[in-house]
Amino acid sequence: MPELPEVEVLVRHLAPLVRNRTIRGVEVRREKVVRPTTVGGLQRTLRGARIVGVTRRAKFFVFDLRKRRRGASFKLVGHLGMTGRVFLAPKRQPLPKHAAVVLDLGRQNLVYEDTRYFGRLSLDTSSLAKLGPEPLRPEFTSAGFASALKRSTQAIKVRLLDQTLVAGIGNIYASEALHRAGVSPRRAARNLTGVEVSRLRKAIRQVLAEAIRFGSTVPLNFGADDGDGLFYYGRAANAPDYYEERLRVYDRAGQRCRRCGATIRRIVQAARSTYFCPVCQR
DNA sequence: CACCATGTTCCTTG
DNA sequence: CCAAGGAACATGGT
Repeated sequence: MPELPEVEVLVRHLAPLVRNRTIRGVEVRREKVVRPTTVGGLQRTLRGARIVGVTRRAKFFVFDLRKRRRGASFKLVGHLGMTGRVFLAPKRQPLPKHAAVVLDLGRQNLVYEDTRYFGRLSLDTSSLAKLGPEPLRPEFTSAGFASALKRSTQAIKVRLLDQTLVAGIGNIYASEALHRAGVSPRRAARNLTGVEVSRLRKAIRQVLAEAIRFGSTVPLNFGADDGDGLFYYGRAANAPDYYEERLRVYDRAGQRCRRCGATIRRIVQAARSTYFCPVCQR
């Protein structure tokens, strides 16, 4: 479920609900998910810790924790992979089939579940160090973006998925941002003009900000009872109207471009689907 | 059965 | 050493 906007909405939702709560117990049901932290290590470290806050970095969510009143603070880092979810649930509520880690917060459990187990929830913070700039912060500059693109012959769409270039863009919003910028996903990164780089940077920021706004507006269900409770495209089946018209190209192969009417195409780049309008994007 | 899926990391190749 | 491509991870939906 996650790219940057989905994680941002999750964190905004969760932060006020768990702030100042104490972790009483830790149950690890799928060891792989906490790696490289060990089950025993996680339990020893988390038990008795207080949640100071919850923040986001790229697609990661970060719990800031503190053991004692004036003790050193430390972090619990999570990533949702493709199918991860985090939610608060009453103690009596049955756990979902793929619940991987359960934190006992007293009245409620904080449940981390992930159908495919691609995600992580661990004390290892090393992945945060490798990340590039946050796209919605001032550190993401046109100059820095341009110089990073200059050296690569790779297709721009593929470059956008590199988390060291700019952090938080995934397969959906990469296609969306390129469409908004009017740039073909197949263009070699180094061939973009200065104007195109600036347009793309702006488009990235708009697409992500809009998705956060959308996710903050729409009524979301973060509980475990139905669906994925977020605002991903996959809800189309019985989704109400406001889920439509949101994505302009992603998963719309064969349908009309909402801007020019041409037929949206799907191609494969780096073994992943890319969607684009061959007329709007050159 | 076949193919597809919101992500990252590791291995191989050049 | 680096860049780029592809497989692996694991489960479910269509």
